[in-house]
Amino acid sequence: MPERTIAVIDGNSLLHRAFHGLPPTMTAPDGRPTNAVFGFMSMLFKMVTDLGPDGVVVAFDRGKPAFRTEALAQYKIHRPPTDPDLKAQFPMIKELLTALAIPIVEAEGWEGDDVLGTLAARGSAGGMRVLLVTGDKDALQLVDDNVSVVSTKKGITDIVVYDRDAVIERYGVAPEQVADFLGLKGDTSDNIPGIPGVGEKTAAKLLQEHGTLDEVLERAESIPGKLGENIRANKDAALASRVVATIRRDVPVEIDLGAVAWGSWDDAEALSALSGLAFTSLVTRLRSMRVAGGSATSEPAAEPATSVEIAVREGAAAAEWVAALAESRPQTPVGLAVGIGDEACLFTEERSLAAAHEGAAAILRGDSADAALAALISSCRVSAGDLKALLEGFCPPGSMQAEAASVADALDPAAAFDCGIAAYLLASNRSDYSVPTLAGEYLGHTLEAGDPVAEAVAAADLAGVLGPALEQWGATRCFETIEMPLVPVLMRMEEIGVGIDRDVLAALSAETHGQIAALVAEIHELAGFEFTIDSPKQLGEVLFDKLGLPTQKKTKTGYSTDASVLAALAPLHPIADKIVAYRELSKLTSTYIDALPRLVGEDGRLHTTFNQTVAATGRLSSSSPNLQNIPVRTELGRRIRAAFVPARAGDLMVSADYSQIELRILAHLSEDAGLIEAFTSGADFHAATAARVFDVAPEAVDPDMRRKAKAVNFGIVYGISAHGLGDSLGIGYAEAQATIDRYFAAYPRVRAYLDETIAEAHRCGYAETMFGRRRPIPELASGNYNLRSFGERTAMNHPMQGTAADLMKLAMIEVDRRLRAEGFESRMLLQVHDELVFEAPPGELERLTRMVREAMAGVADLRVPLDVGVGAGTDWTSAK
DNA sequence: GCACGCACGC
DNA sequence: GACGTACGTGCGTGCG
Repeated sequence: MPERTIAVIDGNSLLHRAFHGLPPTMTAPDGRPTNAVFGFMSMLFKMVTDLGPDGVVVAFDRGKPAFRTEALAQYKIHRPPTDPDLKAQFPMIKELLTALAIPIVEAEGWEGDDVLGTLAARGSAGGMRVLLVTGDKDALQLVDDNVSVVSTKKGITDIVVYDRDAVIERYGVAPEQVADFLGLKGDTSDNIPGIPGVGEKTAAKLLQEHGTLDEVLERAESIPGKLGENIRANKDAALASRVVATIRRDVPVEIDLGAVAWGSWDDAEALSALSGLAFTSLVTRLRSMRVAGGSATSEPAAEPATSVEIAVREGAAAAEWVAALAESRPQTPVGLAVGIGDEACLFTEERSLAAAHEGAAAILRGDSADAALAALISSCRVSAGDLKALLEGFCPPGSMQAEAASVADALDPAAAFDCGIAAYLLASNRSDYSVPTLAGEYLGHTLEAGDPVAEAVAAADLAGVLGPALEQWGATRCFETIEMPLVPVLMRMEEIGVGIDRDVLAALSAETHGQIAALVAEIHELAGFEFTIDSPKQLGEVLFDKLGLPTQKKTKTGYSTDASVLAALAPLHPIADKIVAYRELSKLTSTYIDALPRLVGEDGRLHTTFNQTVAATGRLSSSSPNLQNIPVRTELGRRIRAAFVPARAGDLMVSADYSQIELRILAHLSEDAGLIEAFTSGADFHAATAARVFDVAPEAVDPDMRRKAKAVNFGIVYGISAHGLGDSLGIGYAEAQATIDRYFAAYPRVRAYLDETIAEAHRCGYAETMFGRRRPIPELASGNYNLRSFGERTAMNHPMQGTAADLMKLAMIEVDRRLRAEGFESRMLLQVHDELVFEAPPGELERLTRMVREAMAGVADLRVPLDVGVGAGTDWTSAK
């Protein structure tokens, strides 16, 4: 028989906090203010959800005991009268508590604290655990092995639990010293004087030194200075203050704590009381708790219409995750909603949690929740706003790796519905895929911010709306064969992480900080004075005002100092090159060399987050940290990459990348014979392009021709403009336009294809990939030339970049499948748009290389082959 | 806390 | 005549 836990709430304290913590705008249908009552109930529900007490009791003040005013006449005399709006809510909360069958304890002539102290002593003596819920710090003196104080932090929903250690950590004194502590420092809000000049820190220090107030007073002679003087002069005040601050534990109250049980209310009565005050979100929360509360002791019903399980787990950090999953009889679909956030709920299609809880089986806490979660998600339909984030919330990186993997393994993409991803496929150009926003747009609901119950309900509803919308939009295939199957693949990659050699970065850091210091000195010397080089504003003043260098281009706020400007200034003044060097060093140092080691987890590895709904083209993005922009271009960049190493000594880093995948897709889509030939001839692709564009024999292509051809190829992929090409090649607009014309003359079907793509996009308002991933392009309808041109470049670019993203995602799904099916020890770690990074035991290298090549190249059958380059080495640099 | 300029990747 | 090569993430400054 587990220990019983009883929560005893200081009703006055909690109602006061709620009243002052919430805006006074909330009212019942009849106009009475309800903010304090609502806040009180929210805190109560939160506390019950988080801490799961078996019973709850609420104590209210009934005056103040004579012994305190006798000891200290001024005790609490300056308290302003209670706000009438708050006063009116006392009867309301008492009615509500009665409707919830929560006992109310009051003792005439005693304060709430004393009732708390009495019940704590009684519960503790009866072998129970007692949670004292109050904002009053005096109550910390009641903490012992069986008694904890639960206090609200900032806001009204954050709660903090003080056990003995937490009291010591926070105040520097033990619970049994708290009364002495208050006697010394006093309490202005209660008008308790204490010793003048003694605050929290001094009081704690004195008690750490002397143990008790009595000892402090006895040894007052030996305490030097003003402090000792004050103590000697105020002994009586300190003793009186302690009397007042001491909580009594012998108040005559009549209640049998053993009989108090949470959840013993009458449903109809409780719901009508909450509904009567228009607390709709609390109604939903009450229902979900009813299930949880009722399930702890009840037996599962035989052959339930619906079985429900709840998994609860305390998060590693501040967040606490709760998920609920519901399952119907086989073949009967039910809406399944999973909430993310501080708490969550469960939910069935028929909206009837009363029915659901009949079959409730268990509350699972702690470690077993992971296994339960894995079991549940493998057999349930799951809908959520962001499934990957939700499931990872249960299994943060580094914790319980086996269970985390099993959660990803258990997730059946065919039975899962991620609302964010669905909405992303319907319109990838939006920035907000949160459930409240989607609910507003697709369901016409306004959700209360941060209400996980409502969000989970909405997630289930959204699945019902977004599913058919995907169908109508032609995006079901993309959703079912690409995006959802990718979710567990990304989960595994994020969980595994990538190894970092911190020694390599530490050595680099020492080196670059020295070089930066030297460059700073040189730059200041050249400028003639010190300034903040990192500030473009100050740098601009130095370059253009002080040194009189010619301005190049403007930004919104002043003159540009970017790399192209500095390149133009380089022949005119030596400071320009120094600044370029400084920028590279400080950028790489602050963003990578010094930042990455701080992000390494307890497992010594870096765990990124792959975002599936950010890039409008369908690409993934990576953040916290972004591992898709690790430097590679410069020597220093390559040395940073060299810090990315396998987890296990002796293993290899393996990099596999698609070569020219976007242009190969263009060759396929345009069916241009010349472009196809350029890829199938086996010659250097850019050189082959140069030969065609400049109409010379392949062997006559010089490096400058190849450079130009490469720039045009690059421009084609990104939606070319003559100005952009001119800039990148350092040639004029006319020459750039002429080069583009020659390119299109060499590949006539490419021009035709791109023209058709733009025309089609103008007709439909969107562009799409080979796999039906559509991107709306509202800019095409703009009257603004620039906006419209942007839209046209987007229309050209999307099918290439988006299809490349589709192919890479399909390849990742296949590679992941084969890694597991074929018993590889090798693991896929990162994706960088056209590159996959693995770590592998040397013995598997050959087999892995063959498999990855097959999977990546074989993902689609195009008119040109998909070329995959694979390399291996001891680190990421040497793997390429 | 936010906007901006700048710079890294593909 | 302008605009400026797609898509991202993150750092430091400066303002409020």
